[in-house]
Amino acid sequence: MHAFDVLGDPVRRRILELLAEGERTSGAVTAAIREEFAISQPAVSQHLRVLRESGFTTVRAEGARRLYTIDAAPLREVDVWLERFRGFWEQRLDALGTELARGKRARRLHDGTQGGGNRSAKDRTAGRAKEETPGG
Amino acid sequence: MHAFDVLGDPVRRRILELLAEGERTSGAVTAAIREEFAISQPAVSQHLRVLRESGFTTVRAEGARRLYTIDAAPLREVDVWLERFRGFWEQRLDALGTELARGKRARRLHDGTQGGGNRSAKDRTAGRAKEETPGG
DNA sequence: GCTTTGAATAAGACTTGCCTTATATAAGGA
DNA sequence: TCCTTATATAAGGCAAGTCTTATTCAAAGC
Repeated sequence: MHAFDVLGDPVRRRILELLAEGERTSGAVTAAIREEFAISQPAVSQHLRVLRESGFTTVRAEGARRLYTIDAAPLREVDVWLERFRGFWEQRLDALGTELARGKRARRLHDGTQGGGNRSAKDRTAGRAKEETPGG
Repeated sequence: MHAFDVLGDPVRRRILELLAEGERTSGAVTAAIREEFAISQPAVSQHLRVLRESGFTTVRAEGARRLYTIDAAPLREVDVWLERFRGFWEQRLDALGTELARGKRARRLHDGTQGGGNRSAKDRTAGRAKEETPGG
């Protein structure tokens, strides 16, 4: 199962959010999930299995308990895939770094700087921009 | 359809990669995809529809042609969701920025600095670290 | 006007994923 | 030992997604 398929399920996304806060037992995860989604314990267990088998989590036993920990490797893959699109909403993050994209776009509307996507169809009539690749 | 569901399909991911390079006609996308996946024209068209209806692309007509352009908004949502996990593989990106996580992890193994995930089960016996949240 | 090209839609088969109930397995405690 | 708790697995039903072929619709070109 591909990382994106795994993340396609809202229950699994929620589980990962929980695990992002720290290691949790299967029981704790199940309890939290069941409050939000009203599904059975086996259903949660099956989601945990998917996460396990696709590498999003690792498990260790402590008595009868199973302690789930996040393993970020697949999430990182997703992040890597996303990288090629980031230029569409982020101006290149140079030395300084973290200016809000929202602010940047607003500024672009004044000075006309090309920063990536979100150009409306109309804009094309105004220039010879045929290709639209990010991070130019 | 949720953004992650849309990205769950490899054909759609490929289409987005193509569109990331610039606007493409439906025909151009179809040709490229059919070389890689061996599916029919309607199949590609249906994927384009999904991308359209879920906001990943916008279309404009030029004669009989349909020109597809990427709309990064949903990708950005995905990126935002991923943000909470980024601390697991990135040391906080301060002023300087882009040190490879690989290098950082290696260093951590020496000085014991807490930087996020990927701590092995054994490590737990060495300290009172009960919670494991990124970006601490 | 007719035919061809570009692209979308329709209908139906097939597959896959998710959930449920029932059950298994193993640890903990009386 | 027996019962309970913690968790996982099994089997089957149902829903949703993706593919295919057939068809529609609109623009282009002769």
